[in-house]
Amino acid sequence: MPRDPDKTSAPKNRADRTGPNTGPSTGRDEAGPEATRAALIAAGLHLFGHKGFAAASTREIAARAGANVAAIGYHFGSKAGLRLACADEVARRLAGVMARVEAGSPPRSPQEARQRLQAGVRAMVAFIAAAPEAADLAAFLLREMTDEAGTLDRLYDSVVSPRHGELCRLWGQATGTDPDSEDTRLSVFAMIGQIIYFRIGRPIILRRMGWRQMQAGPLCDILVRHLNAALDAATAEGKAK
Amino acid sequence: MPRDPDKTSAPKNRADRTGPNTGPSTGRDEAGPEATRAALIAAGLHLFGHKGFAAASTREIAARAGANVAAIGYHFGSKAGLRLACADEVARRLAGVMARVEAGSPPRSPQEARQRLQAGVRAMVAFIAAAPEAADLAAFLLREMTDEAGTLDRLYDSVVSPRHGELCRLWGQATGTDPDSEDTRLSVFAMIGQIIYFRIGRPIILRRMGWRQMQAGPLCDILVRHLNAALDAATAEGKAK
DNA sequence: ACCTCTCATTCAAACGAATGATTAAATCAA
DNA sequence: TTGATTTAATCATTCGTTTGAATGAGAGGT
Repeated sequence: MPRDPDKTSAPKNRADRTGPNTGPSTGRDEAGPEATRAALIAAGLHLFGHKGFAAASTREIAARAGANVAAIGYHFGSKAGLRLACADEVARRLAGVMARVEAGSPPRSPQEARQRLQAGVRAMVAFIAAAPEAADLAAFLLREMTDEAGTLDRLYDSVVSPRHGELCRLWGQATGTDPDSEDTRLSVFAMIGQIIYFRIGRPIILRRMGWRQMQAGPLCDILVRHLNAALDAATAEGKAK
Repeated sequence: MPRDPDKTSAPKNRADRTGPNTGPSTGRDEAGPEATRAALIAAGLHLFGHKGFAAASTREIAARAGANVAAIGYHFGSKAGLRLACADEVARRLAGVMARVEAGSPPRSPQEARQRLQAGVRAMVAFIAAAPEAADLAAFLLREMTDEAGTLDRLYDSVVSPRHGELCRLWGQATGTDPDSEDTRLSVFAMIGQIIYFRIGRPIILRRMGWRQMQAGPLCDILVRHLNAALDAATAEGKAK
């Protein structure tokens, strides 16, 4: 039973398990081992993302999850095992974010591909810069990106590679250039970098802009404008060749 | 004396001080207290930047610097004190990187301002993405950016604020828009983000591009093209208002 | 209904190792 | 000698992990 008094009721700790167990055999939710697992992953995502893997202690994670320290070893083997589980959770939840962009039949015209890309930028901005529920996911993902010894391999295969590949396809169709060319792949990375930086540099940007929190509106306007400008430039460059 | 056998001879530890001391009273270099300070800062920059502040232990830092653990406390008070000294070193060395962009009289035409910005992009790409000597500086700076409890305040005042302000001035002059407008400040952040991402996402990008190391040439081409396209778009947007 | 057994889960407590920091002695040029 | 600097050794603390005992719910026998 948790007795830590100082805690913002942010992600709401594990459900009170004093009441009667409604049925652990039914499946996975409510209070029970699965709830502990989920709470530990949520706490791990938050603390790993917020302070980094090394700086987040197992005791702090367990306290935030309302669980015992030994639960980490029991459910995930070790702290590193929890990290892997967090990475898988990120990949799982992130698979749906770009659904709007990748969904449906392939675009039939450059204009349609461009609209898909614009929708993708808007979705990513909303997810990465603003969405409060996704803040922990984004923070964790970006932490792991800089840590070669971490879960990078797994995240690369499950998140980076497929998303980047799809964006390159759209970019190539919108500009009439080769989706696999070096230029296209770099351009897409640059576009993504523009967006991601607003999460990484968040404290700096908020200070410099005089904001209390990220404003998705102005961000979308600027980034879509840059996207269109870059697409035009790439189209012209492609024709010049 | 360090006895750690496994160490790539990367930044070459402090100079061998077995020989006669040539003269510590002369000033600051050679072997002596200043050399220890410098070696500790260099080791701190590398390890803080590479593994993060929490994950880098004082013993590892001292070993890499060829110094005793107690030297950190003696010269900097504490591990956090060394971190601050590293931040100041970054600010000091970074002040010269953008010299080419900010040097000389203010540009007298939009075209000249644009050329300054292009030169700035090239300098930043060379520094951030490629320069091996500056790898530790860039890694440290970007680590601290994500750590609100770190040296962010100091780095904001000494690095971010002045550089970003100067870039906004140039952007405003190149596009004929207000340098202090929200649009301009966000656009400059987006441009910087494009560049910085190639350092942050370095492991991912190298893998996806099939590179062994960053290629400054293609990066410059893409980023300058994006810069020009964004400047054109901002100019048009400014006139439309 | 009652008891017992079984198994999965949670718990407080403790483990050894590593951490940041500190000490007092040793070192060395002036 | 003097004062600054470096050193090995040790400090208390915190770390990730492990342990063995509680806890509680279902199964099966009586």
